[in-house]
Order: sequence, then C-alpha cells, then structure tokens
Amino acid sequence: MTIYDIAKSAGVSASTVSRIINHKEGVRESTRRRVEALLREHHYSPNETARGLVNQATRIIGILLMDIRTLHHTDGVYYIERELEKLGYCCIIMNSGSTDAEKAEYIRRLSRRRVEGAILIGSGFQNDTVRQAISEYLPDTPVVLVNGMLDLPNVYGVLSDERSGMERCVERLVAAGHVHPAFVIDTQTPSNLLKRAGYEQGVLRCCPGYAPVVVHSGSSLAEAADATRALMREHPQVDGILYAVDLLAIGGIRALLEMGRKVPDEVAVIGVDNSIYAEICTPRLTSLDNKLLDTSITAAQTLIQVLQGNRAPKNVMIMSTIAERETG
Amino acid sequence: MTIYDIAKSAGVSASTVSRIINHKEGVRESTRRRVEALLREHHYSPNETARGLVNQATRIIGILLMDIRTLHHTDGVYYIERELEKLGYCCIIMNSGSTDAEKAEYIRRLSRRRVEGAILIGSGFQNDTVRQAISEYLPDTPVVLVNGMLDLPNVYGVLSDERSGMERCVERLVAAGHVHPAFVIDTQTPSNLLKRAGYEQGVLRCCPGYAPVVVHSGSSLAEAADATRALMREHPQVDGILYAVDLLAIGGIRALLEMGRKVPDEVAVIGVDNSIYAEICTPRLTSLDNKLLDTSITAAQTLIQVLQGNRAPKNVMIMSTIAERETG
DNA sequence: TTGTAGGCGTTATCAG
DNA sequence: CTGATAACGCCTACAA
Repeated sequence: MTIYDIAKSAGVSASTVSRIINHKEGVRESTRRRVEALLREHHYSPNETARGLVNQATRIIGILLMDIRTLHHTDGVYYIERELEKLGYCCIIMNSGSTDAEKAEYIRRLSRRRVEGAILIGSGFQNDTVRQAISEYLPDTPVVLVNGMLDLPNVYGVLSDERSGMERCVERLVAAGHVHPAFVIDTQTPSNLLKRAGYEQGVLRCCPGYAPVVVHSGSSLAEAADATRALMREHPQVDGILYAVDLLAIGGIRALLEMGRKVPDEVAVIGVDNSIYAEICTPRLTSLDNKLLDTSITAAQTLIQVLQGNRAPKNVMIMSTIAERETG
Repeated sequence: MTIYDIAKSAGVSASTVSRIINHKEGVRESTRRRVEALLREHHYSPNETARGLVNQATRIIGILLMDIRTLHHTDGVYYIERELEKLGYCCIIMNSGSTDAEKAEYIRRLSRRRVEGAILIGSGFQNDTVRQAISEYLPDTPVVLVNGMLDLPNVYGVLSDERSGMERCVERLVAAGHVHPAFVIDTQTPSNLLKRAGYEQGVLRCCPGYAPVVVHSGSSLAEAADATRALMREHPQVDGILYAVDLLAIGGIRALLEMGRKVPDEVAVIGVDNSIYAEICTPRLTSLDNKLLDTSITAAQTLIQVLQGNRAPKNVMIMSTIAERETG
C-alpha cells in the first residue's frame, strides 16, 4: 500500500496524498477528507525507509552497549528510548561485546544505518579504537558517551566522578575505624580503573603507612565470594572492603558471614552502583551511588540539544554520593 | 560518500562499484582492487536505507516490550539481539507502556519502519487491541509473542506453563505441611492471572475446605511488605505465601521477618521468575522458574526459522520448574 | 567486463 | 488547489 495506490483509488495524484499525510495546507477540504478516509480504510502506513532516503534523515538513534544485561544500564536505556521516542526518533540497540574489534564494527554498523545520533553506554567505549572508528565512520554524527569521554569534535561525554567517590568511601571507612581497607575489582574497564585509583588515593591520604590491597575477581557472586575468602586469608588484617560493583560485594558479604566475620563490625563493606541489589541483600549494602541513571538522562538531553541545533556542554561530570545502609 | 562519488574517483560507473561492494563476480580483478582501495580510503559505508528501499527488505527486527527495565526480560532481549544480529538484522527496541492505545500505536510504528519481523515480549501483548493492530498493520510480518499467544496466521507464541507451575507450588507447600497458602498479585497481566488461576486450582485440589486468599499489592518492595503485613493481620492462619513475582516475595519476606514470623518454618514463601534476586536475598528464595530466557531463545529461533522460509510450530509451551532454595 | 536505464516510496519544486 | 517531474542512494536487468 503506497501513496500511489491511495492516489489512484482517490482519483488524485500522489503529491496530493503526500500533502495530506504530512498535514500541509493548500488542499481542498473535501479532497482531504476523501483521501483521509481512504488512508484509514486501507490502514496506510508511510514507509519510513523511503522517507528517510528523500529527507536525508532516518530519525534513528543508535544505542550501543557492550552488554545490555548489565543491570545498571538498563534503566538508562529505558529512559533514553522514552525521551527520544517522544521526539519521533526510534532507537536501535546493539550489544557490541567487549573487544575493540567488535566495538569498531558496531560503530560501522551505526554508520551504515545512517543514525542521526548515537549514545554509547559504558566506560568501555572510552578507548582509542572506538575514537578512530568514530572519526572515520561517524565524523559528523553527534555521539554521547555515558561514563566516558573522547576528544573528538562531535563526541560529548557525561561522566560520573567515581574516582573521588571511591576516595570518599575510603574516608568513610577510616572515619568508622576501618583503617585497613581493600579493593576488589573484576573487569579492567576505565571506570573500574578510576575506582581503583580513587581507592589508592584514599589509602594514601587516610591510611598512612598502609599499602593498598587490590584483589582481582571474576564477575559472578561465587567468584567474588572466592576472591573474598582468599583476600581474608592472605590479608587477615583487612577490616573493610570496597567492591567495584554491588554484585561482587554481595558475594563478598556472603563469604564473610560464612567465615564468621561480623559485617560491618569486623569487616565493613561498600559496593558501587547503588543498585536494587544493595537494597535486597541482607544486611543491606552501603553503596557508592554513581548516578548512572542521571548520566543517562543527561546524555539523552545532551543528544537532544545537539540534534535540535542547540549548544550543549562538551563534557559534564555528575557527582556521586554514598548511599548509606547497613554494611559500612 | 555514495557509490557515485566512489565511481567518479575510480573512473568507473556506479554499477561496477555496486558489484564490487556486493562481492558479485564478473569484475576485472584490477578494477576490483582499485575500487576496493578507494572504498577503504574514503571509509565508504553503504546506505542501508537506500538498500532497504530497492531490496524491499529493511533487515530490521522490532522488539516491543512494555518496559525494558523488567529484569527478567533484559536477558531475553540480549539473546534475541545477538542471535538476529548474526544474521545481519538490527533490532529496534521500543517501550510501549502498558495501555492498549500505546501498544497499538507501537505496532503502527513497527509497520512504518517496515520491520521484517517482530518479537513482542510479555504477556501484556496478548490482548484484542494488539491482535487487531497486528491484523491491520502487520498482517504479513512474522510476529512472535514471548509468553503469550494470539490467533492470527502470522503470529507465533512461546509460552511458559506458569499456570500448572503455580499449581505445583501449592502442592509443594501442602506437602511440606503448609496447608493454608495465600497468593499475592500485583499487575493484572494475563501471565499473573494464569498464576492466580494455577494457585486457585492448586488450593481446590490440595486444600479441601480452604478458601483461596488472594491479596493485591503494588509492585515495589515496600508495597509488597505492606500487603504482606495486612495479609497476615487479616488471615493469621496463612502459613505459606506465593508471590506473582520474586521482588514482591522479597518485600514479603522482609515484612514477615520483621513481624517475627520464621521463614519458612512458620510461613513458607515462593516467588516467580527465578531471577537473580532470589539468589541474592536472605534467606534465599525458592522460586518458580518460568524459563523466561528459554522462551526468548525459542522466540528468536522461531522468528529466524520463519524469516528463512522454514516452518515453525505455531505455539509452543515451555515447562516450568521449581528452583528450590531456602524459603519454601 | 562494463555502462545505461529504470525503479523502490517518498518529498519538494515547479508549473498549471 | 493540484499534478508532473526530479531527486534521495542503491540494485538489477539489459545492452554494449
């Protein structure tokens, strides 16, 4: 069902039908009504692909994540989609995976789809391969990074100050008498490395004479529990643990309790993300709230401003807070 | 950068460039190499919109959910996107919201985008408004419902037998001596209504002389806790509670523990979805595993079969199991 | 082996 | 007010 079909059965030309579909004026009221009736009757639905071609505007936004299952990104995706949808854009979502080659490949796919803008969620996109892919394949498309930044004229960044947030977490532990904090990290994302740097900075500042203890872990509950057991075995003096992500912290708490350590009295625990996990577990988890939803909201608003031809700040940082609960 | 630009700078015609891009044979090796070099140099990326128009194939799949934030749907979305992506499709994701009018509107949007297939996730799409919208706007597009079915020639369904699963949950409680089970429900989705029916059937069969107790709750942790307190106040004999969703159960457990009821000894609790929440909370939650990820996987495979012109079963049901943990 | 012409569904620009 | 006509970028006969 094309405008030609409609035009034929209405006895008018395609241009007239087009005018009516697009609510342009300069159409006799009677023809308009006649054609509109036909449109409804045939359930005509305009072909956005064809429109995109002639209008040179696809009204498509690309959302790229390494893995949409990451809990704290889903909320952001939801918000971004809903905001953009209001403006008539539709969102294609892609899970790139975590290798550089994959990320670059997906930048190219966004390019082929001629997206009018893109939002890259996760600090993992802050890297040089991605930077180059963008400069080659999306040089004129506004791109917003959630929790990352890239020095390119068309790339905007919305960051969370996880680094200083982590430092404040150390401060908090020390103030409560936990002067031997450790840090558990899983993936080596820029974000996690910042958290680590914040932890080390905090130790340097607040725990004179104490050497930072950093432990690597897998990303699952069980692996975090294992890592925690090993940590406490090798560093029995540790009396506070910062985990790069809430879920790790929950695995850790479980291990600590099983080892008979009291949380938080003997060992305090703080996670990151302030996710619903922190609310659900027992004891309820104190967590660094890195405002991931706010960063996504800001990213959506930044993109919208740019799409509408307005100015937007190139990089902004959103301040984190500590959501205080029972574990630290 | 179009094939014409490339053609001009290579001194050939656009069709030759097109042939090379699409790896067709019948091109002299030397021209091929020359053009390919140019393609790379200019970072040419084919316009999928234009391709879609001439090929009459957008290679776009629509994924529709009421709300992507629903935890147990995210995994499915991930899997679906990854599977379809392998075949060169890209996925547009839309959050429709929960009203009938919104759902119909989004069906229309999928139609305008000329998606080649659609996956509707959530039992909420099993309703007559959606059915009509599909029959009017996507009459020839393969559509797969996750956890729902619709009697239309182009609509496939992948269901979870939550009804009988719930019935087995009642059986389980009764076998453990909890002969006065209640049911807590939040939204009135077809899925939740099936769970309720299963509960009532189970009571009828296993608890002679006992009248079903069904309580309505909001969807948040706090509301579930409130509903549970009210439930225990008004029906003190209740010794087992089935919750329509894990998260409700977690709120409920919290309330029960605060009221000094032992879980599961005095009151057993079972949730639905077997989500990570069930693993994280304390005590760990027994949950009806409705195999939502399997339904999404099957949905993706069904769609792929149909897209490739193969036959696929019109409606399949995946059997649920009970994930036994500590609460019931 | 390569080029030309026509068309995919729509919109925009002119004439009439 | 309405209707031709020419794009948009690409692909596919068909012709050379």
